[in-house]
Amino acid sequence: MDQNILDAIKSSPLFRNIDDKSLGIMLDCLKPRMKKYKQREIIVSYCQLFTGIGIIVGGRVALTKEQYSGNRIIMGFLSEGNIFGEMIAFSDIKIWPVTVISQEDSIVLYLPPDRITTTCSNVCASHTTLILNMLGILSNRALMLNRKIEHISAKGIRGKISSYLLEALREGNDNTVVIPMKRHELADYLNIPRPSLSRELGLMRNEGIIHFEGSTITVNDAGKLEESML
Amino acid sequence: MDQNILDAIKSSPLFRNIDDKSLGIMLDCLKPRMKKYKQREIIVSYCQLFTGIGIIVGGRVALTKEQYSGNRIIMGFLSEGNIFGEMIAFSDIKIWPVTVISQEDSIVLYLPPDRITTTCSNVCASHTTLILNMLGILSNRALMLNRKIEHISAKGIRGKISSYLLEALREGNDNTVVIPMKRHELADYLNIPRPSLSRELGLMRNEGIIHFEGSTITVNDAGKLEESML
DNA sequence: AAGATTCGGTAACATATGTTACCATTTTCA
DNA sequence: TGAAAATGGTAACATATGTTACCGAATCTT
Repeated sequence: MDQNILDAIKSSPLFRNIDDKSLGIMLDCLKPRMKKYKQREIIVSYCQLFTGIGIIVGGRVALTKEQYSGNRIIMGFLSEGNIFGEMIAFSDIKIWPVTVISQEDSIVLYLPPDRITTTCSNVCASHTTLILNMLGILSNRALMLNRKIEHISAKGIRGKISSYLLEALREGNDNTVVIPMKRHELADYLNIPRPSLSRELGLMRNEGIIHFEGSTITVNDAGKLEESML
Repeated sequence: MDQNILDAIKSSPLFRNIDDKSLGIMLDCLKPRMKKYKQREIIVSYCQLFTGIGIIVGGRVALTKEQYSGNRIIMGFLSEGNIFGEMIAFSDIKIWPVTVISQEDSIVLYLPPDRITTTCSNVCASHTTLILNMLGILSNRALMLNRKIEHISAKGIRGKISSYLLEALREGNDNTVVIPMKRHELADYLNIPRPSLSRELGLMRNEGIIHFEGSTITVNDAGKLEESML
């Protein structure tokens, strides 16, 4: 296996606290299947049968729900080291709840579903660590969904934008937010039409609350953002 | 410990596949703290420090986000055997992402956070089963959030109602849905104002798509519901 | 049983937001 | 390099939806 790919695997929170030797045994035991995807290629489709936990070992993918032509919901993005499909692996519904689509040329490593659920008897002692790591990942994923619900549930366009920006500010250490998506993607993420997003951003800029250039938004008055959530 | 409470604990998916004897040892090891709540009492508050995983052993509670006076988001309801706080237990953010409020007189059993994360060494062999059960619960919780996102992201009031009803229909086996909440709660769940919900339900009834009496909704034309999602 | 509160439907009205269209830049790629 | 596509801002317009208020019926409370 390629060294780059091995590095990506090691960087994944799924294999945290697992030493190189154990990892080797483990990968032998899990028999992952590797697949490459071109930009914009669909990796897995909403409502299709579960194919296994995917580990992104290269590139970047988007989690979406293509409800119908024109209404796309963006759940989030994943990059190197992140995984998807962990929810389905341990639930009884074996159907993909999202469409995963590659944003750039990407490489995905699939772990067969059955090998993960069953504690593979004796061979790999680190399986317990793997499971504990999985607990952490699942928890964080659930919290991520929770936050998304907060954003899209905020009242009014400005409320949604504010909710999003305030969280992004909390993560950074200055009053600048670099949006990791295009405008129409942010709009889809917040579940509002793109022109409405642009309009409101423009208004907020005119009111001196924010300043933006490209995907960099500077927040001048975080207090006003808080207010628009009330 | 009360027999009723013990029964409730046994019914919880958290202790599935754990025999009575192991359960006894386990409860001894986990040292749960029991607390009773009156109707409408707040059990845990949004943004407060995590206090441990809660198991509902009596009554019924609601998961909400009181964003501010007037805009309440309802995430869902939990009854006997269900648990809450499992997301926070294994993530690094130790803050409650929701407000839990008792809908009727309820009893909650708290498992101290530290005892769960650390595999309590030797004593309880069933700890692994507990962890695996937790994986299942977390996955299902994440899928639940996923579905909620689908509902509130659907376009228009009718879209949201349709999304909700269609899922409820899938769970039942006839064309009748008994909504397990009051109107204003359903409105909060779908993130729309109550009068808007009533108005749209009325329109849908006039168009012959549904029929309702109290909290029982009969779907006459599921096809129309599908259509209103397009 | 009477009073208070909750519940849920309805209507009127104002407006926030969806929709569509157009345009100027930038990026892509053949 | 030049045509095509993507990107993102703006404006005009129609309407779906939020808001408020009111009312009758059901339910709770004392």
